[in-house]
Amino acid sequence: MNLHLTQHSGVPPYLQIISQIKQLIASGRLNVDQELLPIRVLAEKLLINPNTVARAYRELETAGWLYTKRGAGTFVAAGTTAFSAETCRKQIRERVCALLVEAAHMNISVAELIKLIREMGNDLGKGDKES
Amino acid sequence: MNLHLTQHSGVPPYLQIISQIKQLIASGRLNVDQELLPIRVLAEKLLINPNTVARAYRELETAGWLYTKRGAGTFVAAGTTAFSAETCRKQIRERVCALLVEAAHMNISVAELIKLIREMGNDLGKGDKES
DNA sequence: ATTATTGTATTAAGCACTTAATACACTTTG
DNA sequence: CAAAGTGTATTAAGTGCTTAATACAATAAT
Repeated sequence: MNLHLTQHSGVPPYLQIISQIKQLIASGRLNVDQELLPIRVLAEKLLINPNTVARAYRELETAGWLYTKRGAGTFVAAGTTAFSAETCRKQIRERVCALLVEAAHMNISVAELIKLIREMGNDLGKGDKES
Repeated sequence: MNLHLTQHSGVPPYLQIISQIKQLIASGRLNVDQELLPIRVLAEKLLINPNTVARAYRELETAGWLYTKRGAGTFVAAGTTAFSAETCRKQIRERVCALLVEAAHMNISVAELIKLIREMGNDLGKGDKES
């Protein structure tokens, strides 16, 4: 769990935590059922208020990335989303649409985009495991 | 220019305008050098304050989608971005990374993602022209 | 049981985002 | 040159987001 907050990016800390934990999970550097740092511990490491970490954990749980056992800790959930297949498709399609629009404006072809996705998609599964 | 604001989506009007105009341009339904509706006219159509439209136009200009001739109007810019190739790659890579993470969590494979991009990428160029 | 450790809930303060009101400046048109 | 039409700039109000302070509740460890 090596999280790192960027101070002057304009991105709220709780969102930075969320996206970084998502990446850790998706890349396999955090395993299913592995326990995360307790809210207060992570908060101390990051020099922020425990509530901020709590919010990140809570939203990750709502979206199906984590589950919590009160009094025991917070853990990585099995890889299933909390949303319906239909909702997922809709969300993904919206993201892809926006991506295509931006890529087109940057003179990045669909072919290049696909190449990039292939590369990065392969890398995702290759993260080093950590305790 | 058929823009449509969704009221209760939580997305600010100026952002809705921005993304819709980007799509219109990327899909070719708005042509290079074509004049957009004047700020006040679009504002009246959408029942919002002219400043809100002005903000959308301004940000689109900053990002290289539009150009303005003061006193004359606002127009679709040629298809080049306002950012360096390096900055573009970085932005695209970040978007792709986030997309891959979400897709993985939704049990959408890289192959499916690529298929989706191919389909939607083809559709993008096929928008009907409008006056 | 008791204590320590974990997450949860409530409230409020600060701050930034978003929109609106209004006045200004530049171009085009006649 | 005058008038109408265009984008621009400044300021302020409202609202929601974000974080923090603090107290609560459930579980684990002993």
